[in-house]
Amino acid sequence: MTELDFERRESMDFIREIVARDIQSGRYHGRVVTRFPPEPNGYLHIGHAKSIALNFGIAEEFGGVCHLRFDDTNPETEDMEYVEAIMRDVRWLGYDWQDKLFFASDYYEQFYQFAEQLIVDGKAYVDSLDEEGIRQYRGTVTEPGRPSPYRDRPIEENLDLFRRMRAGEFPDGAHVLRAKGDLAAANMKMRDPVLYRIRHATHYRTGDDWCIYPMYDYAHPISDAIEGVTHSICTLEFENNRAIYDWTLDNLYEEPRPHQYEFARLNLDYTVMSKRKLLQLVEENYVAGWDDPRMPTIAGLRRRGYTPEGIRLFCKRIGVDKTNSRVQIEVLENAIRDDLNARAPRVMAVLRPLKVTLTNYPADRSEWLEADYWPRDIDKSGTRQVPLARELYIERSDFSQNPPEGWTRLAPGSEVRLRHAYFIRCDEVVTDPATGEVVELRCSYDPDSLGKPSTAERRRSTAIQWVAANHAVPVEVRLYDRLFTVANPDEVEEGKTFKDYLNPKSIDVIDTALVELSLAQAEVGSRYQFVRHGYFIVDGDSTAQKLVFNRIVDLPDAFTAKLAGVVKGREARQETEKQPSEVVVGSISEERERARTADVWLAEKYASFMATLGLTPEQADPITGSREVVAFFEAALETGASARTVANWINNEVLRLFRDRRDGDLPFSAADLGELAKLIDSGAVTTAAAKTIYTEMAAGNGSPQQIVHRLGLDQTLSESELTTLVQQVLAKLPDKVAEYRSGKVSLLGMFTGQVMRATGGKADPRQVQELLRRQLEA
RNA sequence: UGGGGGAUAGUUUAAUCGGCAGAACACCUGACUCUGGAUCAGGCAGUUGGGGUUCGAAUCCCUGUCCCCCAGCCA
Repeated sequence: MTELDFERRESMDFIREIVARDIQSGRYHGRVVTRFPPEPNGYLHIGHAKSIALNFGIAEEFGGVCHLRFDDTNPETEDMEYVEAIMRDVRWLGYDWQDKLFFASDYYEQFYQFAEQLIVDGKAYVDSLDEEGIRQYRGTVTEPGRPSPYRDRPIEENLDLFRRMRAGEFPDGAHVLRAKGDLAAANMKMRDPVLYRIRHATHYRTGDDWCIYPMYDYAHPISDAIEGVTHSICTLEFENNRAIYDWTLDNLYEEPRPHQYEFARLNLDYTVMSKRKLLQLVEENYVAGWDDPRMPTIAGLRRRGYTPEGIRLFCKRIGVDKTNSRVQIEVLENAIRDDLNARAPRVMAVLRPLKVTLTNYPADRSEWLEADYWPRDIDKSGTRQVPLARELYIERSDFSQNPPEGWTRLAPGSEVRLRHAYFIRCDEVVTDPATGEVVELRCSYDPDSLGKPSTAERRRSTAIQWVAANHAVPVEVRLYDRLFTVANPDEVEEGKTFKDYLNPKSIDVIDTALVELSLAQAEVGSRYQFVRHGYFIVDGDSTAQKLVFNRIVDLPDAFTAKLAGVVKGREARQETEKQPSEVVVGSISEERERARTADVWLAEKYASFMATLGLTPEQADPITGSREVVAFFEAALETGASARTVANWINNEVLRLFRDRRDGDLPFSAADLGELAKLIDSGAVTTAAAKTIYTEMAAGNGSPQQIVHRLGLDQTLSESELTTLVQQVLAKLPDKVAEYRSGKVSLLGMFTGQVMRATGGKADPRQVQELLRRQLEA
């Protein structure tokens, strides 16, 4: 069992809910097939990890499979190098596509045949407008497009032209194949989307076999359908494209066919996530390559020392939703720490050494001390020997000439514990006379303090790390920090680019660092915790002469953070003053206002409903937006129901039916609504029961009277029957009753709900609450 | 500006039919500690504004505001 298994998903995200529902309903006969469809034109980054975890995760959880498909429909940017890098990264993250490795380029012939079919069906045509022309004819978001002069070419001519496009008779850009969509569509994507373009380019897999290439919007849905994908999950910016997705498959496939769902892509603070920008950082040498440990690429994170398990844990913690969001970098770092905490052995390293001489330790002596690799709270064991001698090094920052309040490290005249070893006392501070810099500490050690806990007399000290001078291993340590100085580098000031916000201190190379002897033969890729510093990994740049360590992530340091007064993680936060909200009186719709201006009859109704029926403007407005609704309202009143009740029900419930109905009539008549209102007015049914009745009416299940009779809503419960129900409900929830009695009175609503449900809505909630209070306070 | 999507603690998210606003990260207190780490205990903090329906609204109705996406022969 891994750590991941312990973090149980207590609720499903909306996509998993859809998958679960489709399994339940048998839509795909229980099959679940997802896919991760990268284009091989760049390296994968942490944002892709979210998508990979989603797609492969769903497949695993629901007993399905996830395909790895390269969406390679653009010969000009794609390359085998990327294919290999992507496969390596997905595998490294711990996912397995089994034998389901696919390439859209393998479907080229099929795409082509389908395209001919669309032409023959009169659903696609060859357009000979140039790029600029197409743009012109497409219109804008507010103006409809116009048909291209080539839109009505005969089918035979389209077919001929399209075949000659394939045969290579035309130069790039001469013609395109377009879908016959809807030039007036509000969704710009549907204004005759391009399906094929001519590109005389060599494709990294198909070579020069083709000179026409399909567009994403056309190739993607067909690829999904060919592979039998059930749930095609992509990011939010493709929401508009779903219309083409559906258009394509509705024309070429039968249900059950794949369907597309969209979720919000990941944004992380202090980094960028667009392939274009990452490519720029690499090509313009702002970083050392795709796998620079500062990069948010999977390759970069791997080199940095992040673990697949840590990244997966992160993905689980951030969840999946449709809200655009920016995740704080701490969430990622914390997931990595949580993973590393249990798997990285603790060792000692001194990054900025300060020499210490133990004046009472014989110069010719040395000893080997046993040191645990793991702290008490980690359920692992193992030790190594560390050498101690007269001269050693400690961390410069573990000594202070003028210690601040609360200092538990070394200071003149005071003691500190050397981790795994003795207490030492600082007797003398040697400084460089020229600079005043501390160059050496002369200390005495307490030979009796080995393995003994600090006593009451001996003040509590930090156990600091150290290395013996004669056995210290010099290494290079690379400390990494955030790549950018601002949380959102995509948001730039006038005249600047994201590159103006690069953090000049994103890497700090320390070549004076010393590590303990046990690390002398450390292997590339092994991870350690340098006690009190952070987690580190041996980098591939290491040589036989010198090891190189990357800092994966540091350790929180509450003391230093507090001293510095830095409030970590929210230093940029401003106290945003809440604007006093404008008080808007009333809420009259402009649209209906216009309708009444245009139609005096409506305006008169509006006025008279207020004057003679006593409706408020807010009640009168929604029912006087169209003659149809007015007529419905007046017809309902003829039953003798009160205007107020009918108006409220129309406003809150019936208007939705008018809006949503597909065709023809409402499922009930105005007279039915009037009858319902009368039942409410007379107190014959409770409002709770009225809701039930209305729901039945809306479902077309008869008149109010019939429904009341059928459901027995006219029967009333005696007080003693109700009391019994109340007691039963309370008896089932003893914990909640106790909570209520100890002050959590908001539980009354929950109790009420329970009782109301038990009565099937027949009870009066006010009476229920009265009885509940009596019982609860008894 | 037309269309599409979105808004719940500082952040990411949960809340079944309208019925307990819950968690994680961050932050603050304390305990413990041979890591100022980890762990444990406690705390601060929220439904985008206004109005309505209801015994009861994050959820339903009306009306504002803000954010994102779409006018590539990229994906």
